[in-house]
Order: sequence, then structure tokens, then C-alpha cells
Amino acid sequence: MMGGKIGLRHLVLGLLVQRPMSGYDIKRLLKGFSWLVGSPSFGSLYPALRTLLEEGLVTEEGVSCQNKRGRRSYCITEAGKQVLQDWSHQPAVPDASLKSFVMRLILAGNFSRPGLFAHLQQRRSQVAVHRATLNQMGGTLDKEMEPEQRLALDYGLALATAELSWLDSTMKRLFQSLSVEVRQEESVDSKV
Amino acid sequence: MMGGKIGLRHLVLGLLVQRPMSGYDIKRLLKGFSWLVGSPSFGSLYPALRTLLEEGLVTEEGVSCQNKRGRRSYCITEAGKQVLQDWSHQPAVPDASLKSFVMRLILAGNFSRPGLFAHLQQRRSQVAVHRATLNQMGGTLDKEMEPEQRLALDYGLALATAELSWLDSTMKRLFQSLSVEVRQEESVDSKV
DNA sequence: TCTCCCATGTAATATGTTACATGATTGT
DNA sequence: ACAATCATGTAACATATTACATGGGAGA
Repeated sequence: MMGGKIGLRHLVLGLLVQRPMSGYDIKRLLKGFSWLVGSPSFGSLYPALRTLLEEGLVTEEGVSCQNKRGRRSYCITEAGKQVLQDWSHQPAVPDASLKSFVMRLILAGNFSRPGLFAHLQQRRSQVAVHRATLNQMGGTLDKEMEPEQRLALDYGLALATAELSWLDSTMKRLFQSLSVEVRQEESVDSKV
Repeated sequence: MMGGKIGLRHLVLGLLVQRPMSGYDIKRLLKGFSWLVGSPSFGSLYPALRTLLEEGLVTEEGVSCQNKRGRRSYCITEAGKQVLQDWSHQPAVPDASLKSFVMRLILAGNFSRPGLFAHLQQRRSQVAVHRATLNQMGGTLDKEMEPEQRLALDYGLALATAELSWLDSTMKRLFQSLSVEVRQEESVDSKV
């Protein structure tokens, strides 16, 4: 879910620059952005932290480090900052993005007309949820999110809005007779 | 690059409904949509076709099937159509999308201001290329692409345009002094 | 025949998810 | 002390990429 070249490692390092965090913290923080970057599973997150620790890019900071279990907070080291610095100077690879929805769109010819409509509508409700989530994050700012992350939030909102707009106009165009349902759902969204 | 639950298999099946194709054909066709769905590598494509063949979801059709090497065209079977049908009735899982660009955006606080600007501008040029590619596909339609795929094309264009718009306004807002460069690049894009 | 490109195949490697197991902490 | 949740760890599995190897056909 996190995708190849970039890797979880750099994302983790980048988040640890802002403040020390545990694996659990990272997971929680990233969950809000899951639509945009994907939320790593613990099965990949914890091993990644372990590796970073062994490589000396992060250190363990915390009250109860001698215990095998228990909360562990990680803190980026100078070496880690250097690695992050190097990475940020490399050009970003353009990576594929939307996958399953567009896949189905490409195969739209195989759908029945009602099937296509259902597909578009399902996507619409998913995107609406994502937009609502991002909106909510913007509201509860200050607490856990650094102000710099507003940019990512803003970006996500802009794209979600554009997609909703496309979905609406497309559904309207293809299925004019059913446009009533779309309108109803729209009014629900705008309350969020 | 293709992502979990959905799998290459269904995409391949879906494309084979339209007409028989070889692995190479599939790869070529998908390359144009690579920004939207990801383009599978041969290392995953050929084994996938092999598996589908063994499962009886596709058959080999072609002139020289007795050869070990050489062009092989695959044709979907009734069983394959059934599998595809079942799949298309399942709800789509919302999958993460933009990854590396947004990752860097989230980490924007670690960037220097010029670094951030470079990052945004790089993204802009990538998206501009993608949009140009899609535009071109729309022009050379009829040849290799089924008319149903226009929908995916249209979707991709709408999103790319929205993203370019956001990038432009954001860059303008954050770096007003440098907005001249953006304008220049804009005029280049519109020629495509 | 030689060369270049088309087309397929495969092994090594990387990375991620799922499902499970287990230890800590907190509230009642 | 008990339950619920927090938090970490790990093995089995799935899937993709990369780099390489190989065969076939068209033209010089």
C-alpha cells in the first residue's frame, strides 16, 4: 500500500523530525492521510522502525526502554536527518495513483448501465467521506498536526472537490433520469 | 505498482473481453493509462497470463502455439467472463493514491522554501506531461482504444487539470515573486 | 549472416498485508 | 482483580519490480 521507491522509511524519518513518536503515534497520524498516501500496516511499520534503529538513523527515547514490550518513542538522529536531506533532494518519481476505480472505469464497456451508475455512485460516496475526513482534520488542527501539513490537507481537499464535481457532472450527463438521487446526497455532504 | 486486492488478473481479463491480446499488447495499451492505474511490469504480467491460462479463464489463440517462444494471443473464456462478472459486482475498495508527492508535501516543513518550490514545480511538469499524454490518446482514438475508455480518459483529464490549477494557485500564493516562471511554462503547455 | 527489435520467460529481491500472539496500562 | 484498550512483535503469505536470459522475425 505504500509503494516502491519511496518507502516507508523516509516517511517515518520525516515525521520524526517534527517530534519523537512511537509506531502507534505514526500510524494514528497517517491514518488521516490514508487516502492520499496510504496508511502502513503495523506489519510493515514496526519492522521499519527496527531497521532504522539498527542503522542508527533513529534512537530510542523513553522511560521504559529496558522492557521488551511497552511504549517506545523514537527520535531521529543527525545521521537520520542527513539521509532525509539527501532524499529530499532527489527527484520524485511519478507514481501511479487511482488504481481500482479507474480500472473499473476502463472496463466500463463490460458493465451494464446500472452497474456503471452504481460504480460511479459508490466512488462518489467514498470521495465524499475522504473529503469530510480531511475537513475534520483541518478543524481539529493545532492538536496533533504541524501547521506545515496544511498544505497536504489543502491539496487533498482541492482534488477531492474536483473529483466530486466530475462525478456529479458525469452521472448527470449519462443518467439524467436518476440525477435526483445525486442531488439528495449532495445536500447531505454539504452539512459536514 | 498495481496494488493489492484488485490484482492484475481482473484487469487483464477485462481487457481481453474487448479483443484477444498478447502480453505485449496489454502492456502497450496500459502504458498510456500508467498515471491512472499503473503499468504492470512484464515480470508480473506474463506470470499472470500463465496463471489465468492454467485456471482456464483464458485460452491461447494464435497461429504458432506449438512454439515455446513467439507471439501468443490470449482470448477470454466463458469461465473468465464469469469471474469478471462476479468481480464487477463486488464493491470497490478505496485505495490510496498519490503517495510520494503528498508524502513530500506532508514533510514540507523540513524543506527549505526554494526546495518546496522546486518540488511543486517538478510535480507540475509531471502532471502536465500526463495530461498531454491523455490528450494525445484522445486524439488518436479509434485505432486501438475502445470508445468506452473515453470515460477513463475524461476522468484523468479532469483530475490533471484540477491539480495543475491547484499547483499554480498555490505556487503563486506562496512564491509571488517567482510567478513569472510559472506563467512561461503555462504557455508551453497550452500548445500541446 | 548479422543485427536490431519484438516478445516472452524467470530468478532474485523487495516490500507490504493479514492474521495472530503477547505484553503493558488504565479504569472500574 | 478484571476487562478493555493500548502498543508492539512476528510468521506466513501475496504480489510487484528489477535485471537478466532467451527465442523469433524482418531487413541490410
